[in-house]
Amino acid sequence: MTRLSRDYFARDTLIVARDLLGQRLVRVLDGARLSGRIVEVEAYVGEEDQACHARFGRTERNAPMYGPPGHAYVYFVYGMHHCLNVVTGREGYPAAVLIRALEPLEGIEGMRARRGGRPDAQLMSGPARLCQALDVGRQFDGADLCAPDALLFLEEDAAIPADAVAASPRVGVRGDGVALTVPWRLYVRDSRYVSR
DNA sequence: GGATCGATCGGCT
DNA sequence: GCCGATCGATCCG
Repeated sequence: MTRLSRDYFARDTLIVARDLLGQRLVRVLDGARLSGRIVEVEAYVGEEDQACHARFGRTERNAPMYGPPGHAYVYFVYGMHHCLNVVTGREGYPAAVLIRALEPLEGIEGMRARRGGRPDAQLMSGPARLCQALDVGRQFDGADLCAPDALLFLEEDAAIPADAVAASPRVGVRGDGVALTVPWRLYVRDSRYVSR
């Protein structure tokens, strides 16, 4: 299975976000593969995007978003949850795609154990849920997802046709302005594995 | 099914 | 000190 390359992530963030739908996120844990098909993402683009963590400029926390594409930006929120982003675009410009939901493919037994026996449709139907199911935490913040020995990476899988892709405003974004309404949440329309 | 609310803590405006 | 790119429990209908 072909891995997605650095050049893939170096493209425009919205193009990458749309193309990531249908591709496979793989986590190697204790030598075994856990994976899922990406069915929901959100784009966060630049310091002008009032919903982006980089809206107040570069800090130690959001530094990975300013780094080279193809790296992970994992952050901790609400005192208990982790969320996974893939850094996109050119180095020096802060942008990333938040992975919001996955359809379980490989390693489902382990996911069920880490998710407290919830229904399979809810194993990874949310940004914090998928991090819990795949055991992704701060240890991956800044990690290179394109390295040959990466324990977290992306593989090429089935592309999603245009008529199966839907868009909506981003979830959980506060404040006002265009950041609240711009349709940068992209998802597979008929998937039962999307969030909410 | 939908609405509301508490948990819990690191980073920052 | 304040608040968040969330989740899950609980309450109501």
